[in-house]
Amino acid sequence: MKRHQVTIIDIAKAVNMSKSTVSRALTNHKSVNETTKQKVLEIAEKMDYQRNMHAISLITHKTNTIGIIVPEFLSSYFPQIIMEAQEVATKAGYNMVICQSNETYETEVANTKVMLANQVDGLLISITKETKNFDHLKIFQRKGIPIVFFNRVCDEMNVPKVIVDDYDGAFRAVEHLIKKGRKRIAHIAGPPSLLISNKRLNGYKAALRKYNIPLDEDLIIPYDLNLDKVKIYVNHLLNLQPRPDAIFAVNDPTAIETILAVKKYGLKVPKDISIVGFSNDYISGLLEPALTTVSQPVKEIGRVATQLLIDQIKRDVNEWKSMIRVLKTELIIRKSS
Amino acid sequence: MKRHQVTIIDIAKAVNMSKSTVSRALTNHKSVNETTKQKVLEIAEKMDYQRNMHAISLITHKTNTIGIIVPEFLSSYFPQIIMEAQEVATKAGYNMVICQSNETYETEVANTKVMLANQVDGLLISITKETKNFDHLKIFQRKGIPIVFFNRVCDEMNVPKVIVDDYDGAFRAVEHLIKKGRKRIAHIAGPPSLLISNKRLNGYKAALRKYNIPLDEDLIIPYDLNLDKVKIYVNHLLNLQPRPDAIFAVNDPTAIETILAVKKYGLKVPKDISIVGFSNDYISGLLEPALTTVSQPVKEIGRVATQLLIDQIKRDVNEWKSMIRVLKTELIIRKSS
DNA sequence: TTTTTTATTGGGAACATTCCCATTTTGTGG
DNA sequence: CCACAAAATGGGAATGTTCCCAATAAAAAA
Repeated sequence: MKRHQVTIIDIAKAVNMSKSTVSRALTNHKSVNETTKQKVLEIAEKMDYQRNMHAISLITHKTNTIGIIVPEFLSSYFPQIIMEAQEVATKAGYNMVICQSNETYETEVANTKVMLANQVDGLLISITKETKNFDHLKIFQRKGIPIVFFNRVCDEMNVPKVIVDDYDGAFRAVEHLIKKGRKRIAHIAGPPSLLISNKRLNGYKAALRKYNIPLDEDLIIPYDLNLDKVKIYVNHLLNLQPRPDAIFAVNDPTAIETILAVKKYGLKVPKDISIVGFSNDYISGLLEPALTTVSQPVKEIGRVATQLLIDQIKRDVNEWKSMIRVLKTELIIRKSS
Repeated sequence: MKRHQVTIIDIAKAVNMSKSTVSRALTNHKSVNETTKQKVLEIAEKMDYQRNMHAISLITHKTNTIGIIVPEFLSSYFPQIIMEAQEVATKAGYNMVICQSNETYETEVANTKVMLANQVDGLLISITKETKNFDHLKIFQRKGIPIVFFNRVCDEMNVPKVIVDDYDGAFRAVEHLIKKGRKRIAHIAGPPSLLISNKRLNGYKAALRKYNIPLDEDLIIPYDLNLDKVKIYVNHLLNLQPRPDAIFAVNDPTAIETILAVKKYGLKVPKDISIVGFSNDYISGLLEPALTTVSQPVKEIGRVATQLLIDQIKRDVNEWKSMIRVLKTELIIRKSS
């Protein structure tokens, strides 16, 4: 079976011109006659011509592709960011390769290999909870491929980062609980390896301090974001004497599991215990009781991160900028508090 | 700035051999000495060598990449399928390019262009609710690039398809409602352009027929899956005399919106009205009341579809098989019915 | 008309790799 | 020790495009 792809040479023959001219017409180069350009375009269309990106990339060293690596797909958080990123990228003429690291370091490393092999022009990444070594990402810098971090960033790399004010968000969430009269507020925290965990934890502590509520380390439970374990921690918290009257969870999936565990334990939300989450996942407003949470501007995160990346791609390596964009969060008060 | 990528020629110089030998070592071709192979591999590693997929693809006409196009990311349905597909693909040595058509025909066409430009070896697709013309997909067949449909399939194309037994699932869902004593069962249906809508509708009708419940066309409302409209339809249904005592929704997001609308209307689920969905989204079990729904084997769909696609890729064009794999659904009975 | 300038077009190298064919090296049996 | 096979290596075309430089055609200036 003949698998000969339609090439610019075929078109050249058809319009009786050189491949150079055809190439120019197709890329609408300035120094090509308008009529010949039209003719070429028309024939190309008719012949069902598809430009071969591999040949182009081989020469230009550009792929017009940007990669994005996220830890997971299940909560609505990353998909929403991806959707927005894709929109911005497409408008700017970039394709997008999406990978999912499954929250494991090894998969993330494998993903970066895929990105390198695909010669992406730039990389958007939110790291896994396990990632402590960043050599696999530093390779990109060495190769002149820009990186932009979002949400879960790497402290030791000097590249653009887009985050939300986790400290402030957590502070206001906890402050809200305090103002509702809660006195013993527990915190189910994220793994210490993630900056967002620490910042949210610090926001929690700061709010307690401001309102002169003594910090009780027993009420802080850091965990590895494995949702199966939430129930155990919640039961543990509920068995404490005196019992906590509120739980601030590091993110919405955790908060949702918390609500379920509290219900199963036989207590009422929010009467016996208030619960607050973080991120405002799609699901959170639909729950019963609807979850009070700190909303992140997901669309803006996706948009800003992608825009920053494209800026970097267009810049020369020695003009790369490093900056941290901190976006505002918003406290969404619902029934659970 | 020097941007010279490390090539096999650089390696060849370093180990004092020809590029042919290096190429063979790198692809572990049989006729290369074991010691030279080790040496080449070692040096390649040391020089931070990355094979240039574009050059390879240019020659081999293979990219080891498969594309997947889905209508949306927001419900957990497609992400879960993608996760599984990615796992199978990765194990078989394929990368994956993910695109999202946003439920619009135009975006879907644009997506297929991206896939063609990227020269994917094969395509997995679930079409949008708008797609009625399939020329953009037939191009793939003409070019010898295999396609596999899943979930939302195209009737007029003769390629492998992976679906669930929508008819049977709907039948059993409605049968369940009838056995619970419901007599006036409404159906919020999907757009007639989608086969799944029709099959679920037919399952609904068949169940009514079997139990001698007269079909009332007023109780069937097809809609375009735009969730914002659900509330209007639900209110309309609830105002009917006599009021329906159950609603079977075409999918889970619709069912969830339905529950919210019913609550807002002031009725109790399931006391006043039972509600059943379709697909068993991640969120559905967490709702209050938890949603009764028809569970789809999402992992199996992803796995089977990807496997079928890889089989096709490995086959010669004239040996392409066309088949329909129909997977079983499972009725998950929860509180909402 | 001739020269100069400008607008178009053509030719061929370059990109990084594979793959076929040719050549060299090594091994084996007579 | 030679002939021959087998194993290992090298050389160069081919892949589909861009881009530089040269060549041609057309237009403007002399």
